[in-house]
Amino acid sequence: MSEELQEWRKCGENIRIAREGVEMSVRELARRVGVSASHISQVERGLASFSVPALYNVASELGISMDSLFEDPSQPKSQSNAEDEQKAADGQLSLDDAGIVLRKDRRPSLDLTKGPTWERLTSRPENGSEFIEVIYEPGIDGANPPSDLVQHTGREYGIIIEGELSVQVGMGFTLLKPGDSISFDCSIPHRFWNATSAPVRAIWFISELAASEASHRQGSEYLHVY
Amino acid sequence: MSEELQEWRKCGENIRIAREGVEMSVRELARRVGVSASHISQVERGLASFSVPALYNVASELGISMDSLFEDPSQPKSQSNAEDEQKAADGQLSLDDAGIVLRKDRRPSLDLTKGPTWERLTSRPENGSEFIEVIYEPGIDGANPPSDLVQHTGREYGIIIEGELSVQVGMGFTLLKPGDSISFDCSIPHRFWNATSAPVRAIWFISELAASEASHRQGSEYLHVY
DNA sequence: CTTTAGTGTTCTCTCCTGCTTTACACTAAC
DNA sequence: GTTAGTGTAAAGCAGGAGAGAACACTAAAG
Repeated sequence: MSEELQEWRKCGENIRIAREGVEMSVRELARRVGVSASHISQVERGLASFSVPALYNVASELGISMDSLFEDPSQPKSQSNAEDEQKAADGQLSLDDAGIVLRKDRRPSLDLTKGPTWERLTSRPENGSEFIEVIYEPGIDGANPPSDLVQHTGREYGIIIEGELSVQVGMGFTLLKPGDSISFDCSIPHRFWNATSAPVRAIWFISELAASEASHRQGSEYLHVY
Repeated sequence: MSEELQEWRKCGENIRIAREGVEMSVRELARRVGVSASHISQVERGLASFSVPALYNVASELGISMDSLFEDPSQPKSQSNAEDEQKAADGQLSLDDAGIVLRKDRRPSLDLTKGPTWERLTSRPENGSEFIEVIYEPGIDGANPPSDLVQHTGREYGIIIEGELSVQVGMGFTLLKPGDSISFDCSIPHRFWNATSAPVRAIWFISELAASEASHRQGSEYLHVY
């Protein structure tokens, strides 16, 4: 019932894009998948649609994920990271210019005004991934955790570079010292704060892609509990 | 043609698992998706299969990815990380015991004998992700890159904590200093080495899940080129 | 005990659509 | 010209997606 205007029809376009991307003819793909060429032609133009097994085979043969078939092809994939990286690989672009290497003093910081300083460690936003350095300035009042518990989708990985960071994950509390690392499912309510008088530096990686089965649901908004 | 014994039939099982996971009845799901309850029942038991739009709606309503529908439900998800993390969230297990926090001196090191020292920063291997600290000892001979170029699947993120690391990605060369970060698609041949007389410490995150469209193909083996 | 509402399942039947086949229009090479 | 390649159009069959009713069961109320 509910659904928007046949969201899934885009998968035809996506198949065509993927197929042309690897320069495979309609007939060749047909042979591999085990259907007729004309049928593929029709599916790609939205005049027909594959059976589930056929679709699965198509994704396999084209070496793409199921999900990618249902993404919106109109908006350029990720952010042309791929193109620049390819150019760099071919030597047409320096590692810096391609956005592969990001110098310390060039970091785009996502100032969240309140709370710790986040600095993205990738030159462009990755999709589904965040690689960041977070600096927790000394707490105003050393004792209480200032921020609300937070939970979101994905999986979070971190390591303390410098300073001591207080952490709460679920009902558990601990203190992380330099070199200590942490990883957990972001759906567990958690928070971090600096209870010391020295700044804390940490490297974080947040992967929405690596969400555990349990927290596989939609919605990437941060939501505060309590 | 070619395909193994109906790989895709598993998606029935997966739907059931997902549906029961959110405690939704067959009829409720049927109502949301816009098909009959009986049909869902049959699909879940492998007696029938959904049309593409129906399948898409099912994934949407259950809040799961398309791909997850085609994974093998028999092999236990990840490696029981989830259970322990849940216990920790409930306060039944300390963050250390649950494997959420990993102390610096407890790291399992994956000694590759030859080459740099890798230390995993997660207490258990994650699936599809590696979060590691790598230490590149001073090069034997300062000049030439000692290791072969390497390429594999996924996407790689790194930041230099200490020392200066020489890098080649594709045709591009550069020198990374502390605080510099790097991210690129692992399908581009690459290598790192320490050309200085001081050790280099770097934090790496390698995500197989975040492979770019271009390198979305199968196969996770490391392979050496040249 | 009976009723009621909920669960999942098993039928039978219809009609839609996935898919094949054959044929067409076009381009590039020989 | 022929030949081989591309993608497309039209006609038709048949399998299966899906509907709808009835069945068997459980748990809570009356």
